[in-house]
Amino acid sequence: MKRLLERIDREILAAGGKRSRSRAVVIEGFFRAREHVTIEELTRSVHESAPGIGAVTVYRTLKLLERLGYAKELDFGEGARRYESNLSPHHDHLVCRQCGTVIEFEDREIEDLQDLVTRRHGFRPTAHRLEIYGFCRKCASGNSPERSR
Amino acid sequence: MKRLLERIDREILAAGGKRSRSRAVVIEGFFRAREHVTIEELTRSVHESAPGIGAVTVYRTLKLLERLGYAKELDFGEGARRYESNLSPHHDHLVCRQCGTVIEFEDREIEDLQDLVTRRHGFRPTAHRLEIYGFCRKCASGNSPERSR
DNA sequence: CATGATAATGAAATTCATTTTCATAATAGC
DNA sequence: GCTATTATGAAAATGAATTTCATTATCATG
Repeated sequence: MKRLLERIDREILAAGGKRSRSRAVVIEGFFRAREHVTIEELTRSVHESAPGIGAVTVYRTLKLLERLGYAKELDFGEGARRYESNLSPHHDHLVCRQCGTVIEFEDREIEDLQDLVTRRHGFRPTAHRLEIYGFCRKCASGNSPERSR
Repeated sequence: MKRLLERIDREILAAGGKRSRSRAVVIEGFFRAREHVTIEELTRSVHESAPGIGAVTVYRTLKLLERLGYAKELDFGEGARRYESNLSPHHDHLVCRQCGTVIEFEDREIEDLQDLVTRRHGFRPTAHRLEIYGFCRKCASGNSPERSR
């Protein structure tokens, strides 16, 4: 974690940015937070240790992390964006409609087929988003429709 | 087209709704419009023949069509939603980052694999969204970076 | 270390798509 | 035609995200 934060710090400097306490807190908070966090959730969690930090700074910091390639914007159609760290390899998401649980999965075969389809249409692919919505085992069984998020 | 509009009309009545001139205009406009239309685009096009119709009615009518299963909401991350008619069979989208061209495709194999993955994680799938972003042939060749939308 | 240049901050204001509210108008069923 | 109910459109409200701006912090120097 420390190494990571230092590396990001160096990249920001190299890009003409400056160090800042608030931003450091947000960045560390982001990597400690649960995956698929909203700005609002992250702001609240950051406020526990540093109540002075404005939500705007959280917005800005996540945009910055995205530009640097450390974060990825997600949109599960909930109205507010979510962000996930971009340290682990590419994956897609399985979202439970009932309890909100998100499972990450990776399927080489699907990826390859996507690439094929894309090229077949003369496109040069740059990114894709695949989200599958449904009901997780617990919620599908109809008994305990929990709401975890 | 006429048959379709009548059918929708009957369904609305059956669901306790009433006929309305404005709504009929919006519905017909929607099915005549280009695929993947935004509310704003559709409102503008509807205004050409019926300037009195408010954007709110367009919003409401598309929500209604969605509930009845005749329209599908899309989100290509542009800020505003798009809607497409849900008459043709399921398909996914290939979106050009440069000119905005959208190509629809369908790949049985990808669908099947998605289903497999989903069930492997104990989920009961209900829907999915797959969008592939990239550059279309024209834009990828770097020469004519058009902006069609 | 003082200083000037520049970047970062946070609060408030703004934007923009969408939704809600509400008074009025239209429609269906009797 | 009457009456109950639904639909409409304008305006207001909402809510996430962005911009503005005056202030503060940080950096690179001399």
